[in-house]
Amino acid sequence: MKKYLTEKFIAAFERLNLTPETKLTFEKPRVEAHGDLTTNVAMLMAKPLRKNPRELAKELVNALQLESDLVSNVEVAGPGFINFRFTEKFFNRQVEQILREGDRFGRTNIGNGKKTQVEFVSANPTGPLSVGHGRQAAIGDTIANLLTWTGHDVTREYYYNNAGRQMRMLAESTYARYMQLFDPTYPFPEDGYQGEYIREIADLLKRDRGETLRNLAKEEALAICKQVAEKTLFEAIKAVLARMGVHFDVFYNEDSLYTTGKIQEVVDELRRLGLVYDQDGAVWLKTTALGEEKDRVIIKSTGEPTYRLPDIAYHREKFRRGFELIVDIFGADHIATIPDVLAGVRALGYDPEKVKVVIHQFVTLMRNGQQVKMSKRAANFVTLEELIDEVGPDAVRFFFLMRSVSSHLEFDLNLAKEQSEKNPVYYVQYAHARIASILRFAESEGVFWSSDLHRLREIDFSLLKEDSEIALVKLLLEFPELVESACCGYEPQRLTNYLHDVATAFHKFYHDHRVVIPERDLAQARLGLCLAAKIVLRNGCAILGITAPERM
RNA sequence: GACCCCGUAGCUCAAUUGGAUAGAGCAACAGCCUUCUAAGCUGUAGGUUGCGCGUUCGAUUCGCGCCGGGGUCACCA
Repeated sequence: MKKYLTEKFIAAFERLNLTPETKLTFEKPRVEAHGDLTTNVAMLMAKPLRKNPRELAKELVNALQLESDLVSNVEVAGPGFINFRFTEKFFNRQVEQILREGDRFGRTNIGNGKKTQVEFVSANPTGPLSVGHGRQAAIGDTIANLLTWTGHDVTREYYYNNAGRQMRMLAESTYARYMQLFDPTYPFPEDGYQGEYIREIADLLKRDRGETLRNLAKEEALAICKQVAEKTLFEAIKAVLARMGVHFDVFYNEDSLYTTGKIQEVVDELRRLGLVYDQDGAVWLKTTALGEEKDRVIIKSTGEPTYRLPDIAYHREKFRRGFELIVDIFGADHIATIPDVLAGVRALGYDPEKVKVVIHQFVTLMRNGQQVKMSKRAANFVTLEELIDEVGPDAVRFFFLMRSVSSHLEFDLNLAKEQSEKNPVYYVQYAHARIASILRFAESEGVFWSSDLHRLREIDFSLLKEDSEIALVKLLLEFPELVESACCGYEPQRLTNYLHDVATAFHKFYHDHRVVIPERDLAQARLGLCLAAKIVLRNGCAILGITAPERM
């Protein structure tokens, strides 16, 4: 549609001897009465040419030479918009294209095979995933899907740290709980992990190893505690993610950056660049020389690095591994760490523009209109697993994706569980199931063939003329472009909104017109439209990572 | 104090990335099932887009300044 008009405009510019420096864009007007597509190019060109925008628009329209069987109306409107309305034929002949492309409809190749990494979740194995991690998992996985659909070569990566203070505390906590099984007065570390899951791991240790840990030296026992706790927690994390349909290609261990000398390399190189100095027993990065407010410590006086150093080394490895686009999904609490890492990357000679950081805001759970209070310290927070148990994986993913990532998300547990049209997940899925039901019925009546693409050309889609038919067709045709823009802006909520619109358009069509009717030709055209809608809903759900049920 | 996100219908949020008359869903009210799934559809009502300047043909969108909510500013991650 846009391509067609673009070609016509370029020809028109030549005829008028114009060489426009402004961009030629078309968009769908908000108001239906303004046509199917509109362009503001006359308004943009008018100023440098010192012409009246409406006059210029009229000249352009006269030079366009459009086919009248494809474009039914062209008009100059408002301050100089040029509005186009296409014929039913123009739209209808593209329905067949949707059916032919099927599972591939909506895929584009703007990514051109670009090697892309999406890093998300990246929680250390010190406890169960929270609902916040769940939002991140849904966002990251869906962005990865969107990138795949737009032709990027995507790697999903989970970065974790199984060394350091947090893991030491995990081991201490587990050890203490284990010892308490034999001696209830055994002291628990002051800022240990309070959660019930630590006791469960301790129980596991006792079951598998009996009292053997008590007889070991503490350091030795701690090593076992750490190993068992880490393994148990990681398995739990992966299992929960799997329930959400999230699978990673790479689990990248921070510790490997030390063992392979990558950390030392970064320090040496930054030092050679004169960006590192020693003070108060610590090693500092001269972030002020890189445009930051203050210098930052990268190695503490204890000899332990701060998170910045491995993060910089890790991002350097991302570049070295050949990624041309690096997408980091972080929670809002990590926002302050980003400038340091990007500054480090730039100092090491890599282009920080290739790193796209998606920051998402927090989640609050609402139950019966009340906020569910959560405290990680008291360990009375709702875990992601509990949330999935309560509302199901589809609702979890859809709800996490409904809002723009930069907005706080209010998760209404009552609504998510409700099996009615109020619940947007069911609303969208129901449209899909309803279509499936119609197709089954049609097949049982012998009206349709569900899997014979060769017979497509027998369908006369020009029979689709009713308002709600055409409205649905137009909306379906927007799908590929919508996938692109949702991808480019890293805005999954555009897709959930769009699918809701598609469902609405379908339900309205269903309500207005019966599909399986005696007029065989029209019945087949409508069934073709149903199938096209089903394809868009199914493909959209696939990107969102939710199921598209055949019956409900 | 500095920086980041948010502020849109009573509530939760959209808004084609600067477009024409700001839209959905809840909640409220009034209707629609001998029919392919009523988990659906239709209608009514609801607004000075937090406030004020500015940029321009045009601002919910961009810039500046206020006000309000959340977050971050470690030799924690």
